[in-house]
Amino acid sequence: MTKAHNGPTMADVAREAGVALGTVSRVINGEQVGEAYKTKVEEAIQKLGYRYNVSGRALRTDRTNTIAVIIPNTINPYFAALVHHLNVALEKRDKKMMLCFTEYDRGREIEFIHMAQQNRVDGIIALTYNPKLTIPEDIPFVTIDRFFSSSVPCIAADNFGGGMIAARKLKELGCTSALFMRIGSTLVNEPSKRKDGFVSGCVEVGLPFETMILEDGQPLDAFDRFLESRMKDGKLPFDGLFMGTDYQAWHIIKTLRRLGIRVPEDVQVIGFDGIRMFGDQELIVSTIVQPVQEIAETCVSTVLSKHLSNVPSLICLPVRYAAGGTTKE
Amino acid sequence: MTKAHNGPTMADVAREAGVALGTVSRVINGEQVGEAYKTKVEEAIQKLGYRYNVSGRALRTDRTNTIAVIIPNTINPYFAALVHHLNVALEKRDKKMMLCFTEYDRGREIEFIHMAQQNRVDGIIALTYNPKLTIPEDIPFVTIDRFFSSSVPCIAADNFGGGMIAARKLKELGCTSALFMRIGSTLVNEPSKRKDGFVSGCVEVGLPFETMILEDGQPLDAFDRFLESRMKDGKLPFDGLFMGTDYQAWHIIKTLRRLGIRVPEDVQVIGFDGIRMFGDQELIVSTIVQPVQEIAETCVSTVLSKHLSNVPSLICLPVRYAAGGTTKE
DNA sequence: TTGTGAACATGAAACGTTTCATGGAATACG
DNA sequence: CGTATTCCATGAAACGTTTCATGTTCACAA
Repeated sequence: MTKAHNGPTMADVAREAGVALGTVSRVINGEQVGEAYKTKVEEAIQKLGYRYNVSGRALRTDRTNTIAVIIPNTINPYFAALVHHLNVALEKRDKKMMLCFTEYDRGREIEFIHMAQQNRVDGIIALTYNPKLTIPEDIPFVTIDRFFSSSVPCIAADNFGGGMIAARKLKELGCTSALFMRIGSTLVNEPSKRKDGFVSGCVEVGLPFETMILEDGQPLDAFDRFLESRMKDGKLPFDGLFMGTDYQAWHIIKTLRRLGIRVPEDVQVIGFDGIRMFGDQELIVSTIVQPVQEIAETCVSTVLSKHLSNVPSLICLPVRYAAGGTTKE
Repeated sequence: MTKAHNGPTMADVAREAGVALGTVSRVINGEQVGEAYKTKVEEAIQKLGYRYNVSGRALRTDRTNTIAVIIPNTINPYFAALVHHLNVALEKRDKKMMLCFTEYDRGREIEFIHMAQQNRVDGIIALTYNPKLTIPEDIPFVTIDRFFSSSVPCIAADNFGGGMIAARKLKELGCTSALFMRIGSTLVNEPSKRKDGFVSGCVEVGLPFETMILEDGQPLDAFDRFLESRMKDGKLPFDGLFMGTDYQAWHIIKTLRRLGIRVPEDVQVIGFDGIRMFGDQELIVSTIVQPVQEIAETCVSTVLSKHLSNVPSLICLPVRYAAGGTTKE
């Protein structure tokens, strides 16, 4: 099946305008062109209904003005916000975004990197879950929340600091015993520092604590069974709960209520991420808010920076606590 | 600045393998090739670390295996779900998705269509808010929820039917008077039929009703002022409320509670869309659930179908009611 | 008048694929 | 053994841009 190419090309425009091909190119790219030529070309473009062809340029220049963004999905509002702000930051710089959803599938993560290479993207921003991921060296690569090597810049929230803030907050609110729970790999994973920060914070303020970490991929209801096993006389042996993410916090609050525990009266809960319903309503839980916009902006400016080698290999951005009704102020 | 093209090409692979260029192409595309040649080529690819270049093909074939998806954003979970399912449906067919966020900006909607044309996408799926949008004729175009002309297929939920279901449900639950409120254009807008269906349903079951429709772009708190104006002695003159979207329902429930009205005890509320937190938790409000996955699947199969002209110009997919705690069963 | 530069248009050669008309070798058939 | 037929590899010509080395024109100074 031969595809009949149709539509006028730059050559047609040039012929119509009575100028050289290169002149048309320079008009289109806004380069220095004599006024008379410029108008002739523009008229010809109008008349013929010429439409620029991106593939031609991409082939010739080997650049696409496109950045690949690799992310699990857009179902989790935190990811949705991230994608949103990445898109804003890229658009501001006249870059296009090629979006790849991995659904947490490691094979797909690798596949998408190949695809990005085949498309000759100008850079990759990735939030992945494969600790052994091979990062291509010949293309600017930036990760979110994952540290691979000092030659691959990683942008993350200050997870450690966030953990500390949560501990201090629980103490301040009068908690006498705390629990931290989280699902997530402890490998290349910056967010795993939430625990370290929380532990430090608890030690600092003298708050007794325990922690429970599950490996990536475990179902949420593993939390439920743990909670049930800790119940005694309809009570839990802690009154402060710090969860690894807002998603997990949201889940656990429903579990607590199902078990007859009141939130925040019996147990105060803090999450992590700063998820808002519809992006503009109140927080769904009290939480450590990630600076999503700054993270996105930093990812973009880093991946586009000319000299990736001069960039820090880990950039941590400040977080803050915000009340969302699951802690009693 | 001349870009130094680097990396091996098909020609290099051909030379290395001692075969013709065309043969390499056929190996890569999985066409009929003699076994001996095939292995020679594959070895050469391995050895050279050859990487396919998508731009070359796009230029030559004038096709990109890419479908543009134009949508306001990914912040509203309904859109997020749509994008998710569109991506699944496209990936199933080995198509790529080029995602464009308009943020409800009409200029951007037009701009993105241009961009899609310049990228020679194989089709466009769009959920837009510009009633005067000019649809390109030379490229398969499918809309979600917007009817432009009989030559542009529109995929939508059965909005009319959904309205009827809502009316019947409120009646069934014992409501004696109902209100429908919605923000959204009444022009090319399929969702505006939610009102028509609701009206029909109320007439059918003998439920007194009133409606209040605001034009696109109005702020949500216009609803609040309306409600306040209808309050008398701390009570509202209706006990059933059907909202145009879950987003609007979510907002209004907070307003009602702020006004001292209990939901669902005093007023039963039903929304439209079927939004779930994190895509997998319970519904945020009682609602008419849109068949997002079917909508996405239908969009994709329609836009890719060879003969768009044989396709119906409006495809309505069935909805269903689902309880989410804001109606008292 | 001639010489010098600046400014800018020209023409052709890439870029990395796909595709198509040729043609050669092998197989099948009479 | 001769002829048809099938199967595949080959080589070259596109596809629509950008870019670069050459030309051309024009203005101005000497």
